[in-house]
Amino acid sequence: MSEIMESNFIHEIIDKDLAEGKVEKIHTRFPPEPNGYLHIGSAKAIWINWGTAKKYGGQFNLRYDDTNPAKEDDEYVQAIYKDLEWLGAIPNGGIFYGSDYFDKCYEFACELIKKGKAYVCDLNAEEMREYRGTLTTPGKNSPYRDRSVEENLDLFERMKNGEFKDGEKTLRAKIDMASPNMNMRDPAIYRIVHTDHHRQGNKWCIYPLYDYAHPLQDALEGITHSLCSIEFENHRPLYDWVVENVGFEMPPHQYEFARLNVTNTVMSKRYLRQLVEEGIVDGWDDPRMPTLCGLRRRGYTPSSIFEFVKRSGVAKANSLVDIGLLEFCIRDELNTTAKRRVAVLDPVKVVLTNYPEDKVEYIKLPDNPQDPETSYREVPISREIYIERSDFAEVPPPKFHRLKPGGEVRLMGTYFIQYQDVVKDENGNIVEIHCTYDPETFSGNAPDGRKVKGTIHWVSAKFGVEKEVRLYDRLFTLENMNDMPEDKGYDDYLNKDSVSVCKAVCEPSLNDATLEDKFQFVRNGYFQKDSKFDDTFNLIVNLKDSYKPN
RNA sequence: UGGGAUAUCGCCAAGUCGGUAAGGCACAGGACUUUGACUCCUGCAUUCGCUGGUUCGAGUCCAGCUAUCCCAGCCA
Repeated sequence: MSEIMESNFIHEIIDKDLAEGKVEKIHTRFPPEPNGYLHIGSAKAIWINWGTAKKYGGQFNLRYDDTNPAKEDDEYVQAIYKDLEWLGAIPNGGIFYGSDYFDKCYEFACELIKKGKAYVCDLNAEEMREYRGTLTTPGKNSPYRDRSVEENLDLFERMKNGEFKDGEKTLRAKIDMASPNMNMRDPAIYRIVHTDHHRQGNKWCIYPLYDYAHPLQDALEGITHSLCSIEFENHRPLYDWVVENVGFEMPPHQYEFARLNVTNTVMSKRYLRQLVEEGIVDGWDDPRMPTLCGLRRRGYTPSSIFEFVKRSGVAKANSLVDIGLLEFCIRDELNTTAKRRVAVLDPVKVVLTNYPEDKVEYIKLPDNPQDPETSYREVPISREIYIERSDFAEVPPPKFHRLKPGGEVRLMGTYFIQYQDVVKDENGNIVEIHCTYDPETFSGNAPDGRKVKGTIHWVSAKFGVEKEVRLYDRLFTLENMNDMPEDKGYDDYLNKDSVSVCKAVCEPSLNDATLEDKFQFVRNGYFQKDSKFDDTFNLIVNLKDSYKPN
């Protein structure tokens, strides 16, 4: 977990700024709009902003970018903080709300008007679109562009006072209607919205737009490096225009990085919300969701998520990262931290025919085989046990090292067992397998020195406890979800079998599991208790059976 | 047909002043194995979107192409 890059192009920029004395302290921010839950893509933005501040011993702010009252809600504000806290990305610079700057934004807007840099425009939405021109043809000036400062000031105040209806007027920055950058063609910076704000109530009926509010928020908070995703690259000239024309001595600067895309994963909040609202998933925290709370419920740790983000890299090129990398990160971490517990997902009974009926022995199994001395638990074994159905093959494929007719395998942590015969029902299904055990092999070594090729896991039929285990597969079958046609929706790509439930037989010590515990129960599958259902466990990484014939 | 950005192995991604292609994931062999996991070896780009040019030498410089992404919300 250490060969990953600890540096990226943003750090190089900062190193340079520091070296040239442009800045002394690094100050970053994470500015989510509270209109949905944070997801793995947000984790990248968090990692870059929080991680950068941390690396340079600087400050990191959380700022709710809540300038659009129609879309935002307090539910999301709470959820976002919870996720950030869980990740450990503590905003040591403070928690702010874009809406807290509404007064400042208003004052600055008046200043811009006085400087002749902004004007009130009466064009409606359709007209404004027509005047804006197209990508290849320049726009033309609004007929209201040359109103006097006095008139603009008066109109803007009346906008604020609620004298106009939604959409009737806007305040626009006076820049250049012929700019090849559409964002510079006199962008609207204030609009009229008679909707209550989740924090400001009905105090305002005019709201600043992102392109105007965001740079101001950054500047007001003393942000030095405003790190955002690449689609805002085209907005940077406007960002700079705002901080320059409002006039800040130490203006913040914006730098962009590529968004995170992950195979078989939808990142758009709109679609995620749709999944929740249509009941396709349990909620935002469904373990199949790419949301941070979903990943958490599935069993991912904050460190594994950040590790994934780090390994994915920070660059500007579009990328689609294989979800297998995320799975690798959690497996890699849990391999050293997870306790081992045995659970048989698809049980078939094995009777040890020469094992005394009432005998019970306790097998010491280490919590972590890499560190067998530190901690262990004692697991009971008795005459009847369950093993995984897939660990027996009546007609074994080549190189099959598990239980088979004529074969001998070791029960994990204890005896060798020898195949005897099999009992089937009238349909030919295996009901139970009879084996004999070799009492001389309790320690795992045979006195005659013979070896077995396979070791299989088991649970005592008498002492095992039944638990529900949910295996979560990928929700979508399409590798690149960006290829999903906008109008078609996700239905065609939904994995109908993304969740399967099995009644697993588990070793009794699993009754003591807590929500925080992570377990590996066989080969490379990891699971943890579901925070919503006390007797349910969720599989973190799907079992990959590493036996491959041939 | 405008502007901006990006193009290095299946997926990510390093590549300083031009000096002869890091690393990770995945994959394939092999060793080990009281989890067919883990671990450990080994292999995996004569080639850097394409075409020219400069140079003793170019992924790195120049020119011209091509492809992909973003921008025409009073969303963020």
